[in-house]
Amino acid sequence: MNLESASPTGFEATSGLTQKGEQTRARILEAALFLFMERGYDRATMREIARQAGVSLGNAYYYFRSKEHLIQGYYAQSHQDHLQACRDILEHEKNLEDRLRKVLEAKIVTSEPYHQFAGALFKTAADPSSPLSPFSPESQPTRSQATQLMAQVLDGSDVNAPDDLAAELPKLLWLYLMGVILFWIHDRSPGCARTFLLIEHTSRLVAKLIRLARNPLLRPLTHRTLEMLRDFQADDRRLTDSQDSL
Amino acid sequence: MNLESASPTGFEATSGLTQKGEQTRARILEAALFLFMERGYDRATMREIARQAGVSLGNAYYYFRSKEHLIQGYYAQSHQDHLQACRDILEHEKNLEDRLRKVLEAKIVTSEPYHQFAGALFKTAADPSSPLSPFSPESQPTRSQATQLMAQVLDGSDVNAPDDLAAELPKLLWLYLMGVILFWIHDRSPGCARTFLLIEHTSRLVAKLIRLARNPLLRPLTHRTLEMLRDFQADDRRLTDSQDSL
DNA sequence: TACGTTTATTGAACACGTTCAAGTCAGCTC
DNA sequence: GAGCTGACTTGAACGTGTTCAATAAACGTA
Repeated sequence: MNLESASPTGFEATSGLTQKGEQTRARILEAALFLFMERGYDRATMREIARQAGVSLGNAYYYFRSKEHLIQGYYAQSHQDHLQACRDILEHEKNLEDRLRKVLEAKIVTSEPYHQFAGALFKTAADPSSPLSPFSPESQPTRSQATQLMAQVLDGSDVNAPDDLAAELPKLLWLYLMGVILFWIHDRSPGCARTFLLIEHTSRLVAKLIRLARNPLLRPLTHRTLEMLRDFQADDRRLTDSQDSL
Repeated sequence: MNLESASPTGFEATSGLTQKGEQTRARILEAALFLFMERGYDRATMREIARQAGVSLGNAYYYFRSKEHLIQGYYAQSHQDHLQACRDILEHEKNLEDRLRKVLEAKIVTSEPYHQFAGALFKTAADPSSPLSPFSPESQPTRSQATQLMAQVLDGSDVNAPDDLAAELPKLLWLYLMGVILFWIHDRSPGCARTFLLIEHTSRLVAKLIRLARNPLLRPLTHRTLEMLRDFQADDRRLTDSQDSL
């Protein structure tokens, strides 16, 4: 029918729905959040979500391709929250260390409500064939938004990285962010204190490395690393342009 | 019975089984491998595995806690294969870059048969609460074996890292290995060529960084990083020593 | 051998995610 | 209004992983 095309991730689309349809969809999503929060992802069943939303079981599948796609709805929301929060940060902060740290901290803060079922989400997202994987084609829009954010972190800062490095850094910083999130998912410390500790330490480290990149001693290393990255991306395009689309 | 000491991960143990029990267990494992290979992890059902093994459905669950634990059986095997393969490498190779690269390559080579369902395994392993997670207490034996391996890679090499760094490096290299495996899981290129490319590039990079660690310019950076790591581990012990055992 | 205990085995039953053919409803054209 | 079309809704049915109470087999002990 409608579906696909448009909409950041391709399946949480609201386009092509009746007004009534949108309402139903929202009710289901709301019920899902409520139950996920109340008893965790695994113990919230589709039947219960449907019942709570006042619709039939099959109807939930009319709006969401699977149970996992229900999570994606919230994930997209938290992503928007993060982008919003970063606008203020990037406007007022100039120091690279602080920009980086605060952007990462904001990510954790805005993701906090989902921490308890982040494990369940990740369980699916980790599967390379899942559309929820951060590396999947379906996540490409979200991914490029995130790398653009990292580009802004660099651009408005007091550091001027060498051109060749600057071209690749946003992607690298996004990867760094993914690593932090991986840590956060496993973090069971109260208030995720350890994740914040990690951010405090590593953001400084990363910023320092970027500043050092111009240093002659490190230049060959940087150069070689960048060459490798470009290699990989060329290879990537070659592979994805061929028939093997998924 | 036999089996190397106490079974790496603690739940695929053969200990406490009758001779007949071991045979049954082996038959189930064999049938599972066959069907996983033939039609992939998802399409191989427990009923079919049981039938192929000539046992009842319930019986399979007597020997394996879940379908995923069936995979773990093979993974443990590949771990032993890797350790074996590394013995030769570490005996004949002295150059750090080569030692590191070859050990990593051996890991990929020995894991190759499991690549197609590595995604499925990882789906569970990614969940922090799963015993299959590489960070879980249950995996501790395997983990420490792997870090010991990394210590050997360093010890027998032509590089002498500063003491404070040398103390932490094995763990860091293990983490690096985990990263490579994460990449491998997502690698869909023929023969996992991209993973080998990654290893070739990054192993050189990592080795170069270790060599550079003595340099005065990087010394403060190294120092600060190590301090951070020690902080984290102290914090870790503090948290795990308390009541929160899982 | 007889008995009790542990180990091994069974298959029915359960709960869940997912599918689907069949229905209902809303808006449109004639 | 009658009829058509397509969005929406339903719940039974399917296939799956997993559990469990019951049974059988093996083993030790008197």
